[in-house]
Amino acid sequence: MYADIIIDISHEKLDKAFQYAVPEELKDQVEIGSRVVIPFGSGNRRITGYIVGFSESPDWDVAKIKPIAGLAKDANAIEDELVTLAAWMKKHYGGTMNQALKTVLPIKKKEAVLVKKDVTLLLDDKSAADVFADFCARKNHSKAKERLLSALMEDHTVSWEALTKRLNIPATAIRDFEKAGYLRVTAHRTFRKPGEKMEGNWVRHELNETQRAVADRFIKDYDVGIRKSYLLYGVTGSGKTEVYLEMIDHVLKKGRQVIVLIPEISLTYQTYVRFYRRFGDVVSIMNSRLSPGERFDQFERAKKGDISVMIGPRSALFTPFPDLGLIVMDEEHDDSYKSEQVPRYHARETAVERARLSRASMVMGSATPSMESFVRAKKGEYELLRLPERVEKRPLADCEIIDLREELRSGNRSILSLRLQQEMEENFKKGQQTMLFINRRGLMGFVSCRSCGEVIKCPHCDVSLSLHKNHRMVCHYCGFEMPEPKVCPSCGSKYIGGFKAGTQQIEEVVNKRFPGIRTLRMDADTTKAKDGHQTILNAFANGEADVLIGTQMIVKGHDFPGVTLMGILAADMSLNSRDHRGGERTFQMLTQAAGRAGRGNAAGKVIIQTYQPDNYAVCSAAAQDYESFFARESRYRSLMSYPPFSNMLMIMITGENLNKTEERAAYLKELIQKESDSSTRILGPTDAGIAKIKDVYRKVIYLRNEDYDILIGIKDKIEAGLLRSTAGDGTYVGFDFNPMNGI
DNA sequence: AGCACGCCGACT
DNA sequence: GTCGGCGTGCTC
Repeated sequence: MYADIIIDISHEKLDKAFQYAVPEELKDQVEIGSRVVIPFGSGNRRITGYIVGFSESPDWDVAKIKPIAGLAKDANAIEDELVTLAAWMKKHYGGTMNQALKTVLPIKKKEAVLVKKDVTLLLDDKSAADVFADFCARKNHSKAKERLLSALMEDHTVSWEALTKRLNIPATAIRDFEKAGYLRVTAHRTFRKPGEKMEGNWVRHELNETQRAVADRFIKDYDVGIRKSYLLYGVTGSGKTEVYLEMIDHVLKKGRQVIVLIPEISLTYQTYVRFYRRFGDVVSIMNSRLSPGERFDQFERAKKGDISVMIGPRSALFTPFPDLGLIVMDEEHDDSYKSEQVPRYHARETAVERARLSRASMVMGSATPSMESFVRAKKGEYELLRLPERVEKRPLADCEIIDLREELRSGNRSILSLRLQQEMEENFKKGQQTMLFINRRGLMGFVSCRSCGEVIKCPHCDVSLSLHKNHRMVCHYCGFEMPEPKVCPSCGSKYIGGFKAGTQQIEEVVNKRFPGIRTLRMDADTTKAKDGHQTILNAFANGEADVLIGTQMIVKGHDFPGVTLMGILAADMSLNSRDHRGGERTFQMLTQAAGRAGRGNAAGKVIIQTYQPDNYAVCSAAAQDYESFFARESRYRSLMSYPPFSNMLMIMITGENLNKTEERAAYLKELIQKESDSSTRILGPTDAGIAKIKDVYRKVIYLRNEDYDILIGIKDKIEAGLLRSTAGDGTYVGFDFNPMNGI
């Protein structure tokens, strides 16, 4: 038996698996993820590595393969735990163990200088010149040392990196000079702290009765050693963060550490401020803007115990805290918790696993829990905790649904309904702020009738068809195709087509309709600049504008007490996305948007404009009734056996050669049919939502089965089969379990 | 990263 | 020849 082993010193050249023989006596003791000692290089120096896979036959010159020396005994508990987590991720989400390890363990990139070394000249100018002259005069030319010396004469202190990398001076030359007393090498650790010190103190918010009860419930469990997962379902504005703070405080007092996960787009900074004011220096943040080096430093500080609370997006989940006590996942329904890169892991499931491995608890919170989590809570896998009321018993905003079909019939073709215009007018008069939210998700692709609201759907799949460039409508679930209709098949109106409206157009309309009103626009264009987000949000919070117009980004978690009117311009856009999650997305988005209004003392008003006023996702959101939405959506999902009532595995086959890609897909389907029984439903192969990207063709096969493990089994078999048959036909196969966008 | 190997000029 | 020092390439 042979094992593929990766070495824990990550240097580009070593960043691959090496094959070693497994000695007979170790066979029963090693598994994927084991830390082993191996002889490496010509000197057979002992280094440690991780086993990432096994094979029966060698892929390498047998004569060169060395045996594993033994198990690494100085087991590093945190690292082992993370490697175990990586193995779990590889099993559950596919990809290679190498890819899994890379997402879990921070890699020292070359910029990641944990220890910065400087080289300082100890000689004065004169003696340095003497030594230099001496070297030049010497017959055995020491070019490297000459270079070193002249560099140091110019600048008395030069960084180690500049010398070894730029001037190509071998470390031995520097060491020689150090011994001779010509120079000194100083090492200093530089831990950059991304979050600077914060002004202001924490103001204790006394928890109200329900908040207290929820926090106490957790604390009581924690004290008697119960570790499990909780789903905190609290309406918008119910003060979930205060509850988290209370729970975290308790865990910190027990001497354990906490990871706080937040969605990618939401502002790390605002969350950080709140946490810093309460817990001080032990709080640190992690975000995508940090360089690999800074990220590495963050993790080192966590390991050393300098920090105990790490806030960040899904990657913060892998913070190597030695004694993790709690993972908090805010806005657990958010799509950004699903990774788009291999391994395509979901941070929620992965966090539950990490919590299990670390003997920690997990708290996930949302005003609109995901179907997955709520189903689990109902089954008792997660304990459901509720915050049914807003703090200070503020009422939820009053929601009104406007039927856009009626508007068109009565001759108003503006993107702003008459009712909304009226409310805006009144709101401006009162000097209060308005937000206009355009839901751009799913904007592209589907075709709807502006007269009756009919959306062109697949006759077999209950998902809307996507408009392709060749004017054909295609179903991405079953491959059904039809030409793009010229008139509405339902009412015969010619007002049919893709919906087009951007934030710029809306701003123009508002400026024209309400001259003198100050508008601010927040979208991909206006936030491109550094801190663009924060600048716009601050300006709006300071009352520098009356209207904020924007996409998804304006509704996530921001607190503007001055906003009393929220206009949702096209509520049903996301209903018609190509997959089964359209209703859920719409409900979440509308509820979150509605939750933005009336957070201050004045009551809020929400206008929801839609072509589908009867749709249950729209109605439930307007009524702010999660439970009724959940009931309807559950029925639909279980009827269609969509997740969470079944599991899906998307297999994507990509390749530059269309024929080869199609052949590969057909071959895979055959293989799957052979390997699976009737419990697995197979759809495809069909074009992916985007059939070609950068000249690479994309085909997909969908599998559905209630049993996740059966899908894993199929994935494993395909992976095993792949290894035997690929031999470079230029195609690549990837897996995505319960994909987020079904394309 | 660390180590060996091969190359090169200088000295005995 | 052989020795010290530099640059390169490989590590299962």
